[in-house]
Amino acid sequence: MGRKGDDTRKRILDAAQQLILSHGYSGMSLDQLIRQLGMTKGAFFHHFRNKQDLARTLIQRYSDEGVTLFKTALARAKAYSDDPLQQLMIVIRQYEEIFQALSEPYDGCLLAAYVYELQQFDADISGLLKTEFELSRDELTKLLKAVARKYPPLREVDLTSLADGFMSLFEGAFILEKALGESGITSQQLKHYRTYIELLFSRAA
Amino acid sequence: MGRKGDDTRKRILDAAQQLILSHGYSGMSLDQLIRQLGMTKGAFFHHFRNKQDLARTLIQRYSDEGVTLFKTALARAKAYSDDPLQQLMIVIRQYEEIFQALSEPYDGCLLAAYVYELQQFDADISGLLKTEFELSRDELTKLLKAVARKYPPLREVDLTSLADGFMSLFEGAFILEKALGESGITSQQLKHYRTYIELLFSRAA
DNA sequence: AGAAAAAAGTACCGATCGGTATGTTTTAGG
DNA sequence: CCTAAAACATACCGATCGGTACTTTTTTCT
Repeated sequence: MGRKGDDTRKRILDAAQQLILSHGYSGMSLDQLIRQLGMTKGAFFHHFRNKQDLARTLIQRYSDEGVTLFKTALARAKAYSDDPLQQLMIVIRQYEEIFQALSEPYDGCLLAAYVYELQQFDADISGLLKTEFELSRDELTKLLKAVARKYPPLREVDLTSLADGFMSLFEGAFILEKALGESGITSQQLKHYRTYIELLFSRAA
Repeated sequence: MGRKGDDTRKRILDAAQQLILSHGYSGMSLDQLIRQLGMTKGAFFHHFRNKQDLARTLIQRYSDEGVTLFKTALARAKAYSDDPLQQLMIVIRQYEEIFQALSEPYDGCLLAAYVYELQQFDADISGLLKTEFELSRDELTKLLKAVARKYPPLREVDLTSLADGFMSLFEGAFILEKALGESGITSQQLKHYRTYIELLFSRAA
């Protein structure tokens, strides 16, 4: 049932995400969206109650993908090593490889696109954004605490803000990639992050 | 001459910047802007040709402020020390203090707000954005090269991407502050950056 | 095959968008 | 004080916005 409809729904979501990342949420009009897809308003409003419903669905999807990506990366890392520091390194390296493979600037983070238009959204969307960042922060902090337990850091650092640094890294690098029209910035920043971790938790002589 | 007009112009710019940072460029309507200011379209269009003209003026102003801030910070640092590493540290610390003093999340970076709506702007605005980032990148890289010349880094690092990391830091931290509704994230990330520099360029035993 | 439901099309609406034309008030300078 | 320009107000415009009501087509399931 509804196979055709699911396809259309996905096509709408994909196109909308692209448009939002290049024009912003307010900058993307539904007319423009359906014109680009070669469909009509009837089709769109059959799948989504309104524009905010589309926005909410997109955020949910994007967040889920991000969580899945992290979880599989972490699972793979745990398969390779029992050492938390090694696990962290492997996780970072996997992200590095993903972004190194891209030949064009990354489209950007959908959450970031929303954040700079926060006032356009109702409380449950902004709450979703917040929750999403908090979730990632907690996951990362957990891993970093395990690392710090085994490898006392050379300098006294706050582990939660170190986790924030990992998320912040992506957001910042994406903006630079878009503004400069360069790819590879994200993977370079990831490498720096890896170096920082390495220096911070290295068993000094 | 034109004193009154200059005041109005500044009021428009200030209010517009606030609105753009919270609603996005497309999300800010001119009607809303002038209503909030208690003025009329006649006033607005006397000072700006159109919405893009306003956007362009805002970016120019914001960029100039950023450049000035960096230059004064660097000048002060040079007054305190001749050592490039110390200068860099002092510069970072000044930014730290600025953002530590804020009790609310930072409004955000105007350039970043534009970047996520790039397609809305014509070539000269997106060119302006790019140029601005390149300028900061070059300034920072110059300083970092001076540091690396005197203090060979413990790990082989690309200095340009290290400079990118400084800019990226702000952009990423701003997004986190906005999304989480927390202040202090930017200053925390700046501290991490300082620690990274410290570890990287420390004269190891 | 036929009915029910899902999917998509058509036509339209009020509100708001950025922008213009033109008139009135205020200010600066001789 | 008078005049010219700057500063601001009023009224309006076509286009586009998100959204609705209704109809037609297509798909699914018995």
